[in-house]
Amino acid sequence: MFKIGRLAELADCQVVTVRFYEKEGLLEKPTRGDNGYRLYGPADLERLKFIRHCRDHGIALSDIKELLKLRQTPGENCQPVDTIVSVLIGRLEEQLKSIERLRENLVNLKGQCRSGTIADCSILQKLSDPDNCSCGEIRE
Amino acid sequence: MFKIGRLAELADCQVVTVRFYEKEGLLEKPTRGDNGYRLYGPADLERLKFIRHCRDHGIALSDIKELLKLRQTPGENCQPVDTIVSVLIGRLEEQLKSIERLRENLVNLKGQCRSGTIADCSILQKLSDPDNCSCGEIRE
DNA sequence: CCTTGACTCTATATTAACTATAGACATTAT
DNA sequence: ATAATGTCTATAGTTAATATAGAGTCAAGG
Repeated sequence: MFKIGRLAELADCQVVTVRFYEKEGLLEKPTRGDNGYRLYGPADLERLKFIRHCRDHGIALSDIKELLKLRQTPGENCQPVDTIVSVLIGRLEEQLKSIERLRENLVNLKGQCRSGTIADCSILQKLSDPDNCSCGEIRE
Repeated sequence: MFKIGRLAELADCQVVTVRFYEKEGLLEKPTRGDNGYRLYGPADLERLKFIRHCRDHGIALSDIKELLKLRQTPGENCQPVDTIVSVLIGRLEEQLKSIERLRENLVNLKGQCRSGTIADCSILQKLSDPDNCSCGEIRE
């Protein structure tokens, strides 16, 4: 049994984050000592590590909640897990596309700047005049 | 002179967003009609369009504020504009790297799933056991 | 025994960029 | 006249935490 500081340390996250996960229902309410301090065991650590590792993969807390629920039915088919991951991959690929487009637009904008005065700055001009901006198809 | 609904329509954004920008100090407080309604002119529209177009490029409101300030000193050198854009491009490239890594990790995870039971699910297993996960160098 | 520092507790506010909601008043259309 | 739409203010919610305030607890050193 260890206290919250030790748990956080072992899972490589912050104390406040542990309390936050508890409030959000991702971690179970732990037993408390006589002093009111939270007391955790190995199972809590494993669960917290799972959550943190999911977060490292960009999995949202709501999805992690789903995964935690699924873990409690070991006999069931794991298709839903696969689905969650697939959806996630799809979302990441969309983000990639959008960020790449943004980057290209900005590089474009920057390439045209002649480093003169604000009045002549082609970056500001293009930003001011969407219709004449080479960014093309961002807004529909 | 037109009302907020028309302004929003012309700038292709929502009415609430216009009021939000005003509260945040990005749009000036407009004159008001006898009924208390906000009244806007062409300059307000141009400013709003500038803001929206910057947002389309992923420029943060705080940076947009900077750009708006710079626009008011047309005689100054436009170097700061260039700097803002450069920093932005750098940030986007970092995001790209991180998202690409996440995507690869997830694709990896998914590729190993044999679609059996939850108990055997290799996705959940890897997520539960950071040390054995093929994701490698995400956490330091 | 007392104090200092480190740890824990709760509750609330902040971040970014909006979106949503509620309740009231004004305008426009039928 | 009435109904639908537009506008007003103020407040809360979104994500995943982080920061802050104020109070109680614990272990070690003087």
